[in-house]
Amino acid sequence: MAYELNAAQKRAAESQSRNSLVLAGAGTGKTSTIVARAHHLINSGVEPSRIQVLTFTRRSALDIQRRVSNEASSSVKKVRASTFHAWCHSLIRSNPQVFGYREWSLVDGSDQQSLFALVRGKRKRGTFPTAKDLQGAYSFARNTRVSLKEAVEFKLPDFIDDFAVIAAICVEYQKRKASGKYLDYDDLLEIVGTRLEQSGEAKSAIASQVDHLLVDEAQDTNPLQWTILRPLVDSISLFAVGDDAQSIYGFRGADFASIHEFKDRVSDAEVFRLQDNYRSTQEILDVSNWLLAQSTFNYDKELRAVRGKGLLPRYELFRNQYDEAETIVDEIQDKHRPETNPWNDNLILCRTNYQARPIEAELLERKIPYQFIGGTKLLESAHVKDLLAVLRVIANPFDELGWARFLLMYPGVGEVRSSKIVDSVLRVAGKNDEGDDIGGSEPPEVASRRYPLGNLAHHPLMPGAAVEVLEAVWEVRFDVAGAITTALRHLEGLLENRYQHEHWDARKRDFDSLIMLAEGRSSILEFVEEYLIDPVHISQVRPSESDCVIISTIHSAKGMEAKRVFVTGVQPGNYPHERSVGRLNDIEEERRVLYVALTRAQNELILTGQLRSSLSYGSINTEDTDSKDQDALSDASYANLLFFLAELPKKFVVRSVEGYSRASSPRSLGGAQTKDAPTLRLGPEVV
DNA sequence: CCGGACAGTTTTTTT
DNA sequence: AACTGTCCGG
Repeated sequence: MAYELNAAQKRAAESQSRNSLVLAGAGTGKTSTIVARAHHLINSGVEPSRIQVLTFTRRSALDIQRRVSNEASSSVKKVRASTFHAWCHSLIRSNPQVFGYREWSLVDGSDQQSLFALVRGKRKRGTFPTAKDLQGAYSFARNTRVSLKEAVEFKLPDFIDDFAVIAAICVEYQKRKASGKYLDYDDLLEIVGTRLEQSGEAKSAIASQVDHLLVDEAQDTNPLQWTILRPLVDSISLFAVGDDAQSIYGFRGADFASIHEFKDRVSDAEVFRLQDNYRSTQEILDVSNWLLAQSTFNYDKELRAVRGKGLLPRYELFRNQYDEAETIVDEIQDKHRPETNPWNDNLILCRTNYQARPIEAELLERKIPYQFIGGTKLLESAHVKDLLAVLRVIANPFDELGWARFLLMYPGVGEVRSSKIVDSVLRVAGKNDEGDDIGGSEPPEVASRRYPLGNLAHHPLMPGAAVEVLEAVWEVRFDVAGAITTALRHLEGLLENRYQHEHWDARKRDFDSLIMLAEGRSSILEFVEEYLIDPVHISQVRPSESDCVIISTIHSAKGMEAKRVFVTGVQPGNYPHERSVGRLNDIEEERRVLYVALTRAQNELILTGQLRSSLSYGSINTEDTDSKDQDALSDASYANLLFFLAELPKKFVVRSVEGYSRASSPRSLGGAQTKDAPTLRLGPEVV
């Protein structure tokens, strides 16, 4: 945004108070104010390296870093912006003696899930929480700092009778986590928080590096993150920016009301408010304001557009997701002009990752460059995980999950045989490692030197080929790209066989990307960790043009903006998501999700949805309710819970149904039957 | 015990 | 598309 700070922004950015809270609505210049604050501090003599910006998503970290770097003065570039997790990660890695963790591997969510699955055993689905549920409840307990019991009551009320078993599984999970020398994402925060509570040493270690913390999206700070911030407040000055109406991370333990407690937690904080919206036209804000006003909660927000009037938002309904995708891409393609209407004027927002698929397919087919934020990450894809399993066990011989993944690739090795081998491997590794607990004092290389290769080869069940790979990769372990190449050379046949019917060519290209990324790296652990903390998306790795259409989940889109924004899947069952129905707080969070989506748009806002969805669209809007189970829906306010826009006044949007026909490009992904009707019906019969 | 084949289900959101 | 559950032959 190229505008000067307004008076309110300037006051906040130049605050003389030790601690400040800036309450800033959507589009009121939150990020600009943070960047300006950094600028102001530097101009007042603060070392840039002593300013740390903390964000929630990597996207905003990147965004702030980018905007800071655009500043003319090179000193500003030394300001660091990272996520809470990335910051804690670097603290733990760079101060092993303070935090007490030396040898460990970071594991991502899917590894956590696999470990839970292992511990959970073969209980039937439906009779016991899934591995994912267990991980969710466990993580929720840690992030909100409530007991496991409370978390299970809240997240898995149906399984509260099984609490004793669930608790035992979580204990076992922690045990396995310790013996695998794993730290999960929550550990990163918890270790820093716990050390800060326990010892002044941690506090002074951090204070010796940082004087100013600038916290973005403070409404999403969860209790675990507060355990990090709170002890620091007396030695570090805190500048927090947030908006309660944009709190959408409740599932991760954030409480949107907590921003109101900021003054209690940080008693001397000065509060600033930013209300003028510079991003959008008034019509876009009208819909957004209406949405919030419908809530039973009082957000007390009424965004005003400094820019004034513009186009009326559109709301278009289609027969299915393919028509929806096709029409969106049609419009993007039609309006594209390299100089004046670049691809990146377009932002397509989806509620969930998988809802982006048809759009991705359509863009791919027409060879329109795009970037999918929040899509599958390279290191999360199955084939990459398979290949990296070799490197994982080289870097950390205690890595149970890595061993299992590696061994299962071999024909003839299944669950039973793999776990037999893993058991004895871990025993051998443990013997070589006696007395060297996590937090021991030896540097990581020592453990590497003891890698129990000799014993492995003698295991009767170990496939001979597996030993060969390990030995070959072991030789080149300090050249990560070389290690991956070596592993691939040995395993390509196996992988090709396994994935031959599942886009093998695309997967093969991912390996090339991976090797490219690893070029010049000398530490496997560092390489893997860097990309777990700051992952590269598959669509990013390909030599992508800088100008491209952006697809994003709404959660990943916080802080983003674009001239033209499409919000997809705007239909009952999605907003609010059907899984949240029944829990008022969750529904309210869903409202805020939609609010965040709407307020991304600068000039054009297009809402799209499908007529057919799991919840019948008509039953909500038509007066003649036909089925008996609709009794509960007769109440208008309940209908509103099922679809936020059910009662959207007509004046706010231009509506159309079934899209519009286009003379050109009669292509369809969804089958031939979808494109014959050139109907454009504007009217009151829908919505 | 392993793996292939098949059918059915199931997808919130992020670090 | 990926994961689960089940059955069966080697």
